[in-house]
Amino acid sequence: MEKDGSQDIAAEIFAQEDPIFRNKSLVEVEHVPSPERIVGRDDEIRALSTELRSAVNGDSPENVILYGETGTGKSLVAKHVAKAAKSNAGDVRIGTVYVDCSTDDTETQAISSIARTLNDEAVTDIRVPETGLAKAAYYTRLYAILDQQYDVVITILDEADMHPDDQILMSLSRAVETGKTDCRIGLIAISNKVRWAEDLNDRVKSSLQPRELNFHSYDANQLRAILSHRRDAFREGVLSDDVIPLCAAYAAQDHGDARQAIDVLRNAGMLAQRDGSDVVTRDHVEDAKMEAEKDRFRDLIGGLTVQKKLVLSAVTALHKGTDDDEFSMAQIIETYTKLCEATGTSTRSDRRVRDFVRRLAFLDILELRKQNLGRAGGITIYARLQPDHDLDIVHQTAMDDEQFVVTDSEAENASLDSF
DNA sequence: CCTCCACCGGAAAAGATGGATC
DNA sequence: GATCCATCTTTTCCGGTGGAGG
Repeated sequence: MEKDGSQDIAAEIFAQEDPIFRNKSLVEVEHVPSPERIVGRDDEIRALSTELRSAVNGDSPENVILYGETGTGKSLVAKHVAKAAKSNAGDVRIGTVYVDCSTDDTETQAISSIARTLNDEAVTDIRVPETGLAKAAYYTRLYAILDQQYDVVITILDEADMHPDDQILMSLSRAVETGKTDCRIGLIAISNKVRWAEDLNDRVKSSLQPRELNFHSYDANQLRAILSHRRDAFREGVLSDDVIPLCAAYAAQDHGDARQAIDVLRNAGMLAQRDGSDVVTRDHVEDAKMEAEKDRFRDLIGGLTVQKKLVLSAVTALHKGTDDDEFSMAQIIETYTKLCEATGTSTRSDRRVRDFVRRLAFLDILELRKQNLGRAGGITIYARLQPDHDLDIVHQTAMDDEQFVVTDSEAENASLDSF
């Protein structure tokens, strides 16, 4: 390879004007639109602002639970309103924190994250390490920070249902009454499970006394408006007329997920770019939607641990090696054990494998059926691959890992021997 | 109708990991 | 370097389940 030549090629490509995108960041996931571009959520913004109103006077804001499907603007509205509260606060020192509970999915991690976001080390002279402290130590430091820096803090807990227990809600909502801090704390808990708010146990509910706010899904018109606001991401004339309505329609069919609509729009643009086309067409949108679904699934399987992949491989091997279309737990475990031997991987206990199978079912990769065989076998779980997944794709993806490679013949042997 | 088998799945304990602190 | 802490993974233990077979 000639160095000069390849450098020229690279330089040439970098120097080219992007034929499709003018400002791609507008269709990136993280992009937060400016307030006037938030579409169709006026009622929600008004309602949430009302609940938080007392914050700007230095009094306790109400605690609020926001729920609704993914991509209905819950986080967006929460962030927007919190920010607005802060900038309209006058002399009151308002702090705002945003915690993504799917990342910080334990109480300690969340508290640590909150403390580190709010902390200005120059002011408080308090250090907050990421991990390693006892839970109580994080709380102590957090309260010290609150007292020194803030009158009111608005805490947004996104994906709050990801926390196994709701201790964090309890602790934070009761911090003032138990005398831990003088700082007022307003919680905004966001969940996309409607039932979550109902399931909150009574103790939590009575100390939170939350207001509930339901975010309904976007309809096709609103989605179209949302996407239209972002069409500046593309160059003039690049989007043919039916592209935005089509993206909107796809997302509306699902459950009105704005994020999904934007993703499809972006990917359609990127596909057009790859084709060397200078317009985004209907076909690009359709391909983008297909790609998005496949990628999501490939990522899902690719992200599984070695052990889970082996269990999944066992199921796909059974599908390929036999005529049956569902398999008992005993069969799966036996095949799994053989695959482990073939690949030199250590096996896990049966109980553990049962967990893996259930986990795969939870991810909608496997489908389970429970049957009681009476004295002949007691309760037995039967599993099979979700019918709408392509067996070959799953099989190949599952058997390919840096840690091990299962050859087809090994898989076949393992599945055949299990009778 | 009643029993009883063998698997399921909850709970607790044990191990492993990674970081902070003194 | 020893000790503590939180969390994740895995194992061990065991009571519950519910229909086939008596």
